[in-house]
Amino acid sequence: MTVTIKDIARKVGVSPSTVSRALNGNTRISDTTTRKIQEAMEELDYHPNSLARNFANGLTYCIGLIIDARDENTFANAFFNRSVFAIEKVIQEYGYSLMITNDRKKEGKSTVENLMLEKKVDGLIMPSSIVRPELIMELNQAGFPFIVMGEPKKYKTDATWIDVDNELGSHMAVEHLIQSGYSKIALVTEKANTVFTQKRLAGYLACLKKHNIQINQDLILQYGQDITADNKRIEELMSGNSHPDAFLCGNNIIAFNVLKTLKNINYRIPDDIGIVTFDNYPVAEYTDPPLTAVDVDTYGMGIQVAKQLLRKIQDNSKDTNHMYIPTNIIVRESSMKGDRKNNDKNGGAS
Amino acid sequence: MTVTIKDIARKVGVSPSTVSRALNGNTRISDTTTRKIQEAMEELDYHPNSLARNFANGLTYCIGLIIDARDENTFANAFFNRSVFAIEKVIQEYGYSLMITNDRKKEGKSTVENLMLEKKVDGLIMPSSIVRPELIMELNQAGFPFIVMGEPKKYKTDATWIDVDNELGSHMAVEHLIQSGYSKIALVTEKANTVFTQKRLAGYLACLKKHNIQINQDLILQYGQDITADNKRIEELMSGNSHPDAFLCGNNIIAFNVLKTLKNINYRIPDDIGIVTFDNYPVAEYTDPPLTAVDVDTYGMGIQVAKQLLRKIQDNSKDTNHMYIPTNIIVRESSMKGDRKNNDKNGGAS
DNA sequence: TTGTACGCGTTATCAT
DNA sequence: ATGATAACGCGTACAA
Repeated sequence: MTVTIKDIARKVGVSPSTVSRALNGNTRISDTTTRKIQEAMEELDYHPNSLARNFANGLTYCIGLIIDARDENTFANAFFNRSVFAIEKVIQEYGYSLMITNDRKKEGKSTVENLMLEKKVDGLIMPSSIVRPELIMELNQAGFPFIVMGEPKKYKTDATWIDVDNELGSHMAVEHLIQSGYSKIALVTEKANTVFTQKRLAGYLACLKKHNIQINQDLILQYGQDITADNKRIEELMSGNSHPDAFLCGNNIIAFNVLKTLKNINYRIPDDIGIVTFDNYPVAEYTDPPLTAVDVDTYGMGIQVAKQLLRKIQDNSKDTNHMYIPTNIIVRESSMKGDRKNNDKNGGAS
Repeated sequence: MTVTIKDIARKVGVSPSTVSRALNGNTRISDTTTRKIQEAMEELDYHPNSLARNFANGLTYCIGLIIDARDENTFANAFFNRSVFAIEKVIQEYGYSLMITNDRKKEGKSTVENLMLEKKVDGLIMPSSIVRPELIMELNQAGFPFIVMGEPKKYKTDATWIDVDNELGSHMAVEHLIQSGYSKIALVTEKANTVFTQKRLAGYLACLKKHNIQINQDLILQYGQDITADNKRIEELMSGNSHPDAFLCGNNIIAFNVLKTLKNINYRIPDDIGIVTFDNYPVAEYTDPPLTAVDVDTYGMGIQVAKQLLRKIQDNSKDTNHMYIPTNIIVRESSMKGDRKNNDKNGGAS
């Protein structure tokens, strides 16, 4: 049989409510009975039944983390994962558990809606990619706490969101390239219609303008589905008159392909052409030469997300706000024009 | 106010138990009342309260997935993540949610123990790295369902576990290298005291023996903490008389370092030396040349893990068994001795 | 400080 | 096929 507070109460000779109070510590209980109760719990190996506790409280002590089913790579994305790690750590400290769910549709209602409606979680964290207007409205109307990871395209003021400061990151990268002696800088983005691409473009343009460098639309490219064709376009670009002397790439895979293409047509990196990539994963460190990367403290981002959500839950606050996580730049060989390379020694990173 | 089955019952003019039955569909309910109940639920926007339902059933409909806090890379490990993705998908189909927890100690009891004792999950999935005898005993004694991911070092018969077939993978890799014309094959492992390293060694030895190739202990190496020193050892090994003509590496990072070192001392890959690595992540595909890899269907592994656990839960079966997930080999340039290389075309993978 | 009584929403048992 | 009733374990007004 499972041991309940009644068993403890009977053994100690008090009422169940006293045991309950001793457990939660809200009310004052005499030291002696408290001690007796604790001893009895030890002896009978009592463990609170969270099923009953949650039911009585109407709380789940669970946070739902939604992942985007459409993005096969979400789970393989180290960026995302470090955040998850941080989120779990924080909420666990506050007595919450982390529930991870894919956003699937199920008989009309989506998984996310059911998480709220069926009281399976007390709060939600979700990627901006799944944010739909109806969902936001529904959550807000119910006063249900949630945080969006990534700046949403619309409804920016109807949700609290946290995102990487992509504009800053892009600005830093361009600044670094200019300081390193490059001037004709190309920007190679992923899909153009995302918020983060737009922000990166903005940072790129702003930094060029700051340095009075003329914008050349031919240097603003996009990598799409057909990698081979995209690489071909880089080749063609390089054969033109005003070809770039540096590339800022939207992610590691783009950067790797640009690097490979340039090497194939006998450009030397970084002496002829500089390369900087967004994100430090998965290959930035392992290409030849290693890639300078715009990095983000994704762990810190997770911490922020979790804390914001817990605050919302505990304060029952309905305000919305947003926050940008600053970027930093990890300088590696791919952008060190003219620097002496250390090919044989690469230890000693602090 | 929240809508309950009582509200539905009142509206339809039946008893709450009838509504409950209509919800769960165990018992026969007349078609007319069933329809009326469904209509009422639509109209009042009723949603079952899982808190109450779980309490009444004494079930959480949650599966706990434990991750190893000591391994900083667990969450960044694409291998692991693909499994998680699969697990979530399967259990979700069966009405379960996935709870992810780090294995921390908390006031004597570990997180894992509390998950069971406080009835927060109905079953557990955990990595072999956290398996301790006391834990296994405790779970078994309580008749609590759990699956271990990875072959445990001890207590193999006290738990149901699923692991990659590392011995097969190693055997396949060596076979492939031999078929490709290499004969002096080195094995570079990670930590030696793990089960998977031992299995890989066994597969390596068996395949050499099968081909009547003499074992050379000097060709069985280990990469540890000091990468620079390890690389140096490779250099020294290559300067010896009976140096290897191929390397089977325990993971991508080791393989990358071996590759880099060999290139530094002017060996050509794959013409002079062949390289095969375990795992296809994170960089196998992106090195120069791309690395042949021993790969595993981690997604399929997750499916198996989830199904096994659900079976245990539903059948309340206390039997233990184990299963090896077969490996396959992805052949890339790093082991294609003498083959014509396709440097400029790399599309067309089906 | 402690006890009594009740409620949380659902399911299961036992009737009818 | 359906209704009445109890029970799940805990928290909390209210009373003492």
